[in-house]
Amino acid sequence: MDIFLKSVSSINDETRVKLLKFINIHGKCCVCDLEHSFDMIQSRLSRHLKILKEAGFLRVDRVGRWAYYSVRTPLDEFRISCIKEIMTLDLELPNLVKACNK
Amino acid sequence: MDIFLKSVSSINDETRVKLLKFINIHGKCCVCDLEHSFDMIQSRLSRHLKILKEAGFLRVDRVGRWAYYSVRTPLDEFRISCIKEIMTLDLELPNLVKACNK
DNA sequence: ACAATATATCAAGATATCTTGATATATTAA
DNA sequence: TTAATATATCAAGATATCTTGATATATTGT
Repeated sequence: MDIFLKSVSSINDETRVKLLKFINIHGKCCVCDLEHSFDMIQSRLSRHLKILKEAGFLRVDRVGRWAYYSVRTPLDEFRISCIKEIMTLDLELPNLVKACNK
Repeated sequence: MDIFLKSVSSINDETRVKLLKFINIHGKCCVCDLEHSFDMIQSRLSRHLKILKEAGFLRVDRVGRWAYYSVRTPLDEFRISCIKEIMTLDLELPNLVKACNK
C-alpha cells in the first residue's frame, strides 16, 4: 500500500505531471535545464524531482556536478499506464532551454 | 489535467483505496453496510464515497432511502489499470457486514 | 403527521503538502 | 586554495486535505 500511495501521490501534482511528461519527451535532462525551461526556483524543482525519483518514476545519473534525470526503465505496468495517460493529456509544456555551462 | 488529477487524488488515500477494492470485490454496497463493515463514522464514509464517485470510479444507485455504490462501468483504460493495481495490493479488508433494515 | 432510518453536508480543528528563501554540499575552474 | 557553478536540504508560512461532531434532507412505516 505504501509503495502504491507513494507512486500515486507523486503524480498528484500538476508540476510533477508536467515534469514527468517533459522528461519523457526530451529524455535525460539536467536540473538546470529543467530549471530554466520551467522557469522554476531551484529548490522547488529539486524537491519535485526527488519525489518522482523516490516514487520510482525517475532515475538520476550524476556526472560531475550535474544530475541528469530520466524516466526509469524498465517500469512496471502500473507506472507505464500512468505515464501513458499523462502523455495523452493536453498540457502546456515549455520549450527545452539549454542553460548550464556544460 | 483537472480530470486526471481528480482521478489520481481520489486514490491517493488509504481509506479510499480499501473502499474501492472492497466494492470491486463485493459489488453493489449500500452506505450502511460499508459503514458497519469498515466501522467508520458515516460522514467520513459518505465523503470518501463522494470523492470516488466524482472521480469516475464509482456510481450510485438510489433505491428508496438507500444509496448503492458500485464500480462504474464501462471504465476507461487508465482507471481500469488503477483498479487492477489496487487489486494486487495486499490489503487488510474487513468482512462484509450486512447491517441495515432492508 | 410523526418518528425512525439512511444518507449528505457543513464547520472547525488536526494533519499533510507545497512554496519560498536561506543555507549546505560537492565538483570544477582559476 | 579560492571562487563559481550545480544541486540538495531545511525552516517557516501558505494552502489543501482529512476527521469529527452537528445538522440537514429525504424516504419509509405507523
